[in-house]
Amino acid sequence: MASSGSDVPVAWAAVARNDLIEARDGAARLRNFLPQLDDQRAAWAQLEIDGVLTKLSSAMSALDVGARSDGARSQQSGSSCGNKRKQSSSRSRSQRPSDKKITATLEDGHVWRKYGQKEIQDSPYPRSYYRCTHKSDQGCSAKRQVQRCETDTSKYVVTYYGEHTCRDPSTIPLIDHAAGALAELDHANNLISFGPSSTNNDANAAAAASNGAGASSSQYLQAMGGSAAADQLSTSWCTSDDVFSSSAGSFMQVDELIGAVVGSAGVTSAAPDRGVASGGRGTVSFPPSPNSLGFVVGSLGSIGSGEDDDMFRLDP
DNA sequence: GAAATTTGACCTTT
DNA sequence: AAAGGTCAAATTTC
Repeated sequence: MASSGSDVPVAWAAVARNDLIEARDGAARLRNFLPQLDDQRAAWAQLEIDGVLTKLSSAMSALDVGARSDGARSQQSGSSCGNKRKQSSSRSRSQRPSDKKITATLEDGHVWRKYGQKEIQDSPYPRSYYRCTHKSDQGCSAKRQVQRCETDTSKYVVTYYGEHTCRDPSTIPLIDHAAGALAELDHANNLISFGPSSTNNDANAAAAASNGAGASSSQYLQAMGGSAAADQLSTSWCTSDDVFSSSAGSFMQVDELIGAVVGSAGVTSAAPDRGVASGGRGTVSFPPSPNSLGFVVGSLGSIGSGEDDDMFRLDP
């Protein structure tokens, strides 16, 4: 298992960074409409836009810091040997999520097994708990929580915990390629600033030119041949409601900001069918089982491509 | 029969 | 004590 941790979370951070940049550009475009407003509204809108830009810049900085110190992730020892309920150390309330995203599809290239569902306070939708299906045979400790997005019910909030230590032969090559290539993209994006007239797409284009891929991260992934992965990533991050700040191990809520600026910009919400759960007692299962939709091979699923537990070390 | 989901109960954390 | 996370028996589907 010991691979040298290919940093998919870092890659996702790069994608998130692109989205932030797009959000910033959107805010800048909105500013052009200010003259069409009366003075009072224009002043208010100006303040709002300035606030949005400030927050986006802050989020961008946090992402940059996090991307450089990607060791600041938490991961409990997690041997878990999973016997009795007495085991307490693996309770995930003390765990830090390794990633979180808003997505229209629950498919992420991994096969998950649902082990629980809970009604959550302050949320109209239950939360479903999944663990990697390879937990039993390979001891994979990856987990995820899925909850329907309150603001956009066609999407899901998926929070990942731990990382995959399982090795699915069909996914490994793509994971490594994607992680490596996106790491380069990440470097390229470090050139981007939040200045008033940046041409971030130029930076992306330059990066893309040197790599022979398109300007956006999703296009980049598609060029790498991972069409499913690209589709998922673009879908997942277009709305970027949350941005992971790895340095603090917490999430920065940007949804109000980006949402206000970008709105529901061009997201294809191919919401999964509320299909009948394949098992159980016929009662309604909130998120349809991803397995019932078929296993997507070769997407970016692995969070950090296995066995690199150091990625999730708790920040002291 | 194997595998997966549902769901109530149990356990830990806050 | 409340809320959240996990377990495991029951149930269903393939």
